[in-house]
Amino acid sequence: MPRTGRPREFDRDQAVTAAMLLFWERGFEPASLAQLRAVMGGISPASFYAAFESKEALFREAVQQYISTYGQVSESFRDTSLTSKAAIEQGLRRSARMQTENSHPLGCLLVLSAVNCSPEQQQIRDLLAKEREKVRGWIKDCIERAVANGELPDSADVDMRVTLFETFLRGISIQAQDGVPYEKIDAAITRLMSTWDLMIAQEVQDPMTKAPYL
Amino acid sequence: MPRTGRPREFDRDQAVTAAMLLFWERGFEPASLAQLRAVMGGISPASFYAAFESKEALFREAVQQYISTYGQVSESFRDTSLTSKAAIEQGLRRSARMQTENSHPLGCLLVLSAVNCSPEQQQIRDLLAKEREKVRGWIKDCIERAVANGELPDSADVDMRVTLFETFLRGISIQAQDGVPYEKIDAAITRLMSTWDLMIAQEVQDPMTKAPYL
DNA sequence: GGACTTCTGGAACGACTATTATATAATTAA
DNA sequence: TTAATTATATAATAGTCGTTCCAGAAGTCC
Repeated sequence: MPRTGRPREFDRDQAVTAAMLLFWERGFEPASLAQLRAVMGGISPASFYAAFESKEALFREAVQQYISTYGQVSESFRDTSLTSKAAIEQGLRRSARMQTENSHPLGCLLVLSAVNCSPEQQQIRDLLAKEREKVRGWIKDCIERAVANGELPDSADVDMRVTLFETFLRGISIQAQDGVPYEKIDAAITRLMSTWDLMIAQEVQDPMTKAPYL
Repeated sequence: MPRTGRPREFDRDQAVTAAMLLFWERGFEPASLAQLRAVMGGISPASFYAAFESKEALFREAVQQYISTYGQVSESFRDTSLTSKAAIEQGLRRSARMQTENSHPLGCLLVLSAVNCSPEQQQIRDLLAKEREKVRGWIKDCIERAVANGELPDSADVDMRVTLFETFLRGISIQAQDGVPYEKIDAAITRLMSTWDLMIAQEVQDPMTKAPYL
């Protein structure tokens, strides 16, 4: 907060929120500076660069804004007051519901906003990949906790389970963007969670049952 | 094929293939015409527009090229010589293997190449959404066939099963792009397929077991 | 040998991209 | 009141975007 000088004429936080929604809807590169400035209150280029270092810096702020609001649904994955199974289930359901709400862009900003990116903006991709990796870590911690406290047997294949739930979670973003309603995804989650208690013997797969690739 | 006039100096099919790979790697918009022309054999703008109507028309050709080659893995979903379960399983495994191969860009072109798209190119998005919808239709047909021939009971929730497998399938694209290796996804598929034979009673979920959203 | 057709390289198009320069307005501190 | 500081509007920067124009080259047809 500057103590001296001409005061800013627009609400900085509000501007970041507006920018976050545009980044969410269009992605990093297709959200042009002119469009961003427009939704941020029609501010001038000079005002923009006085308040934000660059488009990339604004994006980083927007990502943090997303994480601290809509992205909070992922916190369920590390809610240790729940059983591991309940934490995973709640994380999936809350993610699905948030991503299919029509009060904001569909899908997850962390998954969708830099899929199509020039190699020059690899840093943007890395930034989001890092955040997705965090979520994967929480899911992994959650399942490891289940093994540690006996909720799952020692023989449980942790990595396989993490990949199973994470892959489905990522798929929700694509499905949400394609207009699949919450109810459908919710029902699929119920089915997916039924794998949790399957006999451990089934985790040791029979190679003969696997279909070959081409 | 023109019978008269100066002959084309580059291989059109080869050019489409090169363009397809660039679209696959970068997406529709980030793949610039200059870069496309470069990988297409260093052809000039005039040569490009003489052979192709526009960037969009080239993309449509590239999509068809993808479908008729790499995209053939999805044909497993409508292979009626297999049981429905085997068809779904093989479709998932082949998709996962193809999308994680390092001899070409990662993930599925139909899922990833127009995620970040300006509203002006909605037609591009629609084109790909239509192709994804086709795959969903094949999965649905496959499961309906299972019900029709007694492989699954009449009470099986077809829509739920379709969404379950489709959401996982979409997630594979994101996971592949994030560098998750085939083996991990393959193991998760084995687990996912184990839901196939679950007791039908479990499909009628108890609302009390569902976690609320926030 | 024209006439006709198609493809070629190269220059140019207007519209956009993110960013910066310049000058002025509005505030606080001394 | 003056200096220092920060935000503002406006204009301009260099670069890229997809696309088009133009003159010439390289073929086929008569």
